[in-house]
Amino acid sequence: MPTIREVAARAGVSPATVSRVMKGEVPVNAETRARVEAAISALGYAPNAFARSLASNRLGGVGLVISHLAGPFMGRVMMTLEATLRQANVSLLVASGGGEAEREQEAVDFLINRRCDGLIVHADALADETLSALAATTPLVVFNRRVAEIEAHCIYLDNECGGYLATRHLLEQGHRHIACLTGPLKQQDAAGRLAGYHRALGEWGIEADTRMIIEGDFVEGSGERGMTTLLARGLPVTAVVAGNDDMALGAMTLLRARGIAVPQTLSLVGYDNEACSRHVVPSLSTIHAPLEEMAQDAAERLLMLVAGDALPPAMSFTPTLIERETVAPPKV
Amino acid sequence: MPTIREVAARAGVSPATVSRVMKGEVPVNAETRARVEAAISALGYAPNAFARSLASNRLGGVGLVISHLAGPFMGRVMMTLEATLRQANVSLLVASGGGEAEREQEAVDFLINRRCDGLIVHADALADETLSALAATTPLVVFNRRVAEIEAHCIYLDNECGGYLATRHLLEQGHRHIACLTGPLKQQDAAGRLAGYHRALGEWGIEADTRMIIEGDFVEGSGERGMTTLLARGLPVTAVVAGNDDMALGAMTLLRARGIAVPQTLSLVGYDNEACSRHVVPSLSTIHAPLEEMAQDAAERLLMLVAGDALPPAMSFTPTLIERETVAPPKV
DNA sequence: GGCCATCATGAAACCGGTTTCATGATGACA
DNA sequence: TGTCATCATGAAACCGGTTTCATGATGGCC
Repeated sequence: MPTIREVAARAGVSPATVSRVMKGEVPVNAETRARVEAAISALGYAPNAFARSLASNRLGGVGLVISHLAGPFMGRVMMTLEATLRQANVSLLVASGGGEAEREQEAVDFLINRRCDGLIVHADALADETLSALAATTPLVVFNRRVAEIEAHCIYLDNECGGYLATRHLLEQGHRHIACLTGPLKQQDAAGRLAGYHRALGEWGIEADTRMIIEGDFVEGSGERGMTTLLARGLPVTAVVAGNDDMALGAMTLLRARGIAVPQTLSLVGYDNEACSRHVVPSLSTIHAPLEEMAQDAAERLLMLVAGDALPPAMSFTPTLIERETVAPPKV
Repeated sequence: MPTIREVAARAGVSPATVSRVMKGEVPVNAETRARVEAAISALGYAPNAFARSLASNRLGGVGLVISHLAGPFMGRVMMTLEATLRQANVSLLVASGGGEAEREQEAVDFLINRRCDGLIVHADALADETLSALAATTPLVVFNRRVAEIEAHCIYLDNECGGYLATRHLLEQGHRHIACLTGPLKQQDAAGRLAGYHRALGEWGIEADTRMIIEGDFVEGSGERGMTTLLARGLPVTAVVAGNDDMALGAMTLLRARGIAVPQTLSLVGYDNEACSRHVVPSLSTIHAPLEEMAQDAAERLLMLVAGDALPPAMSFTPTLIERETVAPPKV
């Protein structure tokens, strides 16, 4: 593995000049540059990443903190992040936190200790203040979450809009008794979706019935349990908005077991447009998020921050409704 | 950010001693150690990762090369890898190759240039020789693939066994005309599954009919197309072994469209036990791989290699059959 | 008491880049 | 022709650890 000094010796220049040629920003005499470049390719020189990092105090890589690596859409997000970052010759370090605040903080510390140039954080459990404090010390982008004080650092979906779209779709089909199986309401995404549900009902002049709103945890089982609770209450529900596709799937499992026909007796809308939702029978109507665009924006914003550039204004991403087979007009 | 020299000054020792206390392997006088430790915690000292890497020529991190980050089970694999590695205080760098040999090679080079201490490679497109050559220069573990020359470096599923289990299950139910929708046969996993199919048929004294074997590419659409082709051939097929769950799902979609009842008219077995397979209707019988155990073994083997230890003998992981609703005895 | 092995420790070299500062060359301008 | 700005380049300091080698202290043994 040749060093910069060997290259310099071969080209008959000093290491400093080789360094200047490598980064290409400072002007170097054309003929000197050619000699150096020849030496570089002759020796197959590649700069030592450690030495470079030590001297410049930059890693050339960013960290990704993620709550649930095995979550339904992390693959799509990571794929785009990785591709965008690698194009900029920036590497991606991954640490996971499993949705517990303490372990997420550990993950952050782990990456900070590695001297990452910046951080992309996709964490449920960390507090808003922790994140905005972090943003003050490190280039930071927050994924799938909005923290007001650092809005331009946040890449998030307009969940209120998504909840609204789902509910409005059911209203337009004629439903008037619409229940809502939410995610954990201390999480912003779940709360936003519920707010959209309320707004849609409000626009139709319908007062929300709290007995029709059941909090779950975004996991399948809670969809099943929530639906059980809902049925037990004996309300005249004709449609359900689920917190996400997993919960919708859980609900569908229960409904099938109880012999309740979807969508004939009960309509259902999910959220997230997971791969699976297209395959279940009947296929699940749901809300789609432009994850790839969001991930690309996240990577680009982080690169700007790392470069010291100012961020463009904050922007939320808009979800869209995917109509499939779980929604039909209510029976009269 | 305090340096080792500041700690040394405060503790009244030399930087060398602080360094020795930090790694804890060389004996240090108990009282000196206590003083140094006090200084470390008083200053909140954390060693600079760059300097450490430069001096010791080790990154303290390993690279993961992955063909398809968004693939159906990468989440589960990465989760376990990350957790196991982080326990050893080793960070994880990720690069993806998208299933093209050239880009996978680029990903490998990218990580090698970052001076990773080792590499976990989960790549379809790279050649066996490339991998065994790489193993000679870098601590290397190959995931989900067997390369004979570096067998102990490989973590793989016994796909032949999986194919056998799927086929035998159908045979035991009384099926005698079993088709096979395979993945791309140049890939080892697809070829292994097909070999298991052949072995099971052989044990039952049935000669395989090449018209019943259709090659696809592990993606849903190829399941649909394969099934179309199969039906068009008008063979007396009563059951199908699919290359993976995605292909099985594609086949189910087509069968539903054609009004062919699963499992009454046609039985179906998938492979991979994706989250989705439990939710489709009827739920998909499939083959389960112990991915978490495999990932943990991969991480542990890599850590051994990095530490310079010898590897334990190679071991393949055994898949299991998950019986659900897509298999029934053939109609008489 | 003298000699040698053992042990803890410090001084300094080293890893391989980047960056600052000094220098010599070149050319413009009066 | 003399002076000063400009430019390309080199020397050397620097980043912050690790590691080698030397040294001084301690103690066991004859």
